[in-house]
Amino acid sequence: MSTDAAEIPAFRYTAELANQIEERWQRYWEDHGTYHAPNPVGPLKGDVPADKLFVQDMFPYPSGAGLHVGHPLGFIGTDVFARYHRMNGRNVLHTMGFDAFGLPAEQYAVQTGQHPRKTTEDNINTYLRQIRRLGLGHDERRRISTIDPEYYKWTQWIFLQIFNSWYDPDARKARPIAELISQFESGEREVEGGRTWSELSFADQQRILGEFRLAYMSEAPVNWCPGLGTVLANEEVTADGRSERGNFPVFRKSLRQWMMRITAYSDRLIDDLDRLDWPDKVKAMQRNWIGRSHGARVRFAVGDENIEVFTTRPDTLFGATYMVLAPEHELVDKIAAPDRVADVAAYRRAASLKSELDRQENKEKTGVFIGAYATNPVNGKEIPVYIADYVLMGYGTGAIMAVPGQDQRDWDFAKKFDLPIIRTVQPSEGFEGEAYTGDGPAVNSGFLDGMAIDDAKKTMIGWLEENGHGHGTVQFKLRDWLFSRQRYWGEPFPVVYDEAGTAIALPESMLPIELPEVDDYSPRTFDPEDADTEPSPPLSRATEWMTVELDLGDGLKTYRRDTNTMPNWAGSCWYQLRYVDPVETERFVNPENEQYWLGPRTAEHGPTDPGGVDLYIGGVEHAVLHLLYSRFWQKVLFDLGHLSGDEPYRRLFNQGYIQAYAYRDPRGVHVPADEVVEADGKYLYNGEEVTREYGKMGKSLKNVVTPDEMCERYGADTFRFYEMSMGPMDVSRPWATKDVVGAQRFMQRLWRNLVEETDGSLRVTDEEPSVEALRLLHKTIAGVHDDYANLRYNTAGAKLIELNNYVTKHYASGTPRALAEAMVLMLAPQAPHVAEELWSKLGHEGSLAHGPFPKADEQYLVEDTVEYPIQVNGKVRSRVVVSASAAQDEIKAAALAEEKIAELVAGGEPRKVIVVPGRLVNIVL
RNA sequence: GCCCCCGUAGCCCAAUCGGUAGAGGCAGGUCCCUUAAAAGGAUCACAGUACGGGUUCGAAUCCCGUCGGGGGCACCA
Repeated sequence: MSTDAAEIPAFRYTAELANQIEERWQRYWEDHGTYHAPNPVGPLKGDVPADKLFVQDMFPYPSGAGLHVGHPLGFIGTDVFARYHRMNGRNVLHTMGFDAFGLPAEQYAVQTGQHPRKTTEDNINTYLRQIRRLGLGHDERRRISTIDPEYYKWTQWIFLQIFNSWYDPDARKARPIAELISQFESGEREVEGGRTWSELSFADQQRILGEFRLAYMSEAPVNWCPGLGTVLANEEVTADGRSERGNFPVFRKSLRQWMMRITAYSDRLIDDLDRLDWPDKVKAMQRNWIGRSHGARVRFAVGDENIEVFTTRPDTLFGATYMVLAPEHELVDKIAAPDRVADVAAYRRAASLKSELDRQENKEKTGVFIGAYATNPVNGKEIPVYIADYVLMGYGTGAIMAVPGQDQRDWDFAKKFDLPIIRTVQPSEGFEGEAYTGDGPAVNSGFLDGMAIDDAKKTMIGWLEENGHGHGTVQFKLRDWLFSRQRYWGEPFPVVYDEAGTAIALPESMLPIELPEVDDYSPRTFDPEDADTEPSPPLSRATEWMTVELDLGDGLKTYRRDTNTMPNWAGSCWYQLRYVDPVETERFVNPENEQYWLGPRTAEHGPTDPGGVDLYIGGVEHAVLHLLYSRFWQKVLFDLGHLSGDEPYRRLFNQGYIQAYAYRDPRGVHVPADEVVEADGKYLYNGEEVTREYGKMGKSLKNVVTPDEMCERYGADTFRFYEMSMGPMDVSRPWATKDVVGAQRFMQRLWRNLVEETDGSLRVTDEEPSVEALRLLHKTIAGVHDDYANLRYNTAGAKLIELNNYVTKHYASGTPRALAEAMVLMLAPQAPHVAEELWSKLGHEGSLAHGPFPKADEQYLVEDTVEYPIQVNGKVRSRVVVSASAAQDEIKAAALAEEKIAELVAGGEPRKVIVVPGRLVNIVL
């Protein structure tokens, strides 16, 4: 094989040349602030067009492994979109920051003793180097990092806003806590126990306010994960009761922790989904997670006590033949019969030892009768009361009325314990199942008999309310958000505790509360299976930091700091707001800038537009974590008057994943994927057959391909073009390095059509393109416009290849300037460096980043003649060319007159002739 | 178990309203260029849309069923 470099023309678009061009233009963009987007006011003030666009990526966590080719898919996708709109004259905000608090840096710190800040900042620098090489058009002035004290100062500030507010259910919004205090002071709102507000001790006042605050401390059963040494939010625990991170067992443990009252927003979080341009899938997941059900609360008397239940089927009340309480239900001790106490205690103990996993896996019904009877309010019947672990304390009231006739779980339990079953809905004809959950007329139900379920529900709720046995209500699955973590690498809470243990918010002037230096970053972790352990956060060992003398208005006193930190969702809850005003020091965001970039625009988006980022791209894995928390914070800040819109993300788009093949040898060990060869449908590594599997890219799978490798071998533009050409943005697809050459060939052909490879001179002529060429050009422009605007980059790329192939074929001696310039401009969003280079070679000063993007000329989009396929009974039999302006009758006549068709029709009269203008003619015989 | 999405050439993917199944790329065949190879150019072939029914003048597209793949939820009353 010859390696004689002289054989490669000096100006061929090789990876080497591409890299030179890319390096040069990246420097040019930086030097010229090409992607700086001006703000209306403040430090980044500039001339702002009214037409703006805010495009955002889900910002990355800078892991030590760096990027693989899968990561930039979304980053390039947003960049193409941003570039397309920037070239069309819009003021485009596109940047990228880092979600940099989190577990891996802390774990790495524990292993190596290196400060997590150092690890994280090193990783950020690696990421920055990698994304710079991709030529992403970011406004680098707007980069933020959640670990920067100037950033988390405002995270803490927002925490204080939430802490200092309460939810007014009448106004359906958050209000400052001061307004609640004045209600208590004035007597407008009654203080518990009938006392006056001023009589109460400070601690009592705070305890009462804590029941209203949107951020509050609570002693409650939380998800304790000994293996991680921290507690977790419900959203971070998998369905089988394990930690999403690390896959350790999670136990319920009662601890005093910070909570966020996200449940106050349940209705709005569901209802406002209707106003968002989001994938239905994500909306469905959020609805499901919030879990709103309509039903009734019903009280059943047990002696002097009442058991209150929640049911979605009040219509089945006549069929309630027993009741079940959750084992932990507080009424159990009060109403259990003395001779049942021992059995009850034994069952409760057994239930508490069951892990979540046991409960999931073993759905065999268990329970124990507690020796009490309740009165069914609708018919006065005495029904037995059980405890059973299929009833959960955490949902509804922790108690149910059991209706075995219409609920399979109750049916199973009733069969096992030999309890009566009464059907109250007539099953449909031929029904052979057990519990019947379908619709049908009510039976055995007194005044409800004959009614359909919906009517029966309404009637029963009316009856309950009239007779004081209950009321209609709405129930949610969503729980309040557990907001404390026993970790070092997170935002400290901006509060201190006095001697009585009352939490006191620190004044804004003391922010940020910075993380102290500690010797040991690790939380104490435990045997993952040991539920009887207590969290011990790293900050509790920073004894000097923990105790602090402050004057908070009533003299110098000693306070204790909070040794927990915020979960790493905190920083990502509001970063879109900081992108808008990254260096503003007086406020977290200037309202004028917020209004401009994120405010509702009803003229453009319709009367219910909530505002928010114009396009937010990221993976679907954050559907109920980040995206729910972020919406919640936005709504609180909106209610408090800090923001103009009540949703953070107007449009959401989930990109697919780039996946990869991995190979294992017969021992099951992964072998390097790039050294595996395919032969006769088998996969061989060093001559040995290996098995192929499809999935993620990862170091341990030995199948990682990095963007750096691709930039070196092909250049960033080729890599970008290839990634965008692999398929639609939202589809997952396998990575195939061997296919990248296709993108490279296209780039080389386009380059060669414009540049003489031997001497670098321009191969562009002033020749006027043919009408045929102009038709194709303008068709391409129109199509590419449409494709870019709708994130169909793969088809945009295909259209450019098609146009370039046409040029190659018809203008071998030189490309007409009109074609060359349009091609370069249309290529620019996907391959910006080479487009800039060609644009300047074509004699243009400066950058094409701000346009012009070509416009399609209507006159070339209309054809003079149309070729109609002629179908006979739905099968194409012939074609005919007709003037584009021909009327339907003329088209029909032309079709029937066509030789082959006339033969087929053979003088007979067709039953029907369908003419679809511009499409085809179908003749039905 | 329940809900949602997806099945188009060997592979990745196109196909506005139901209207000629093919835009583009990879891999493959033939030819040109070349001492040869690479690169390049020209050109060709390949599926009838997972399967079975239905609606329609006409179905990849709409409806029903089956199979296969992916995802979400899961004792939530």
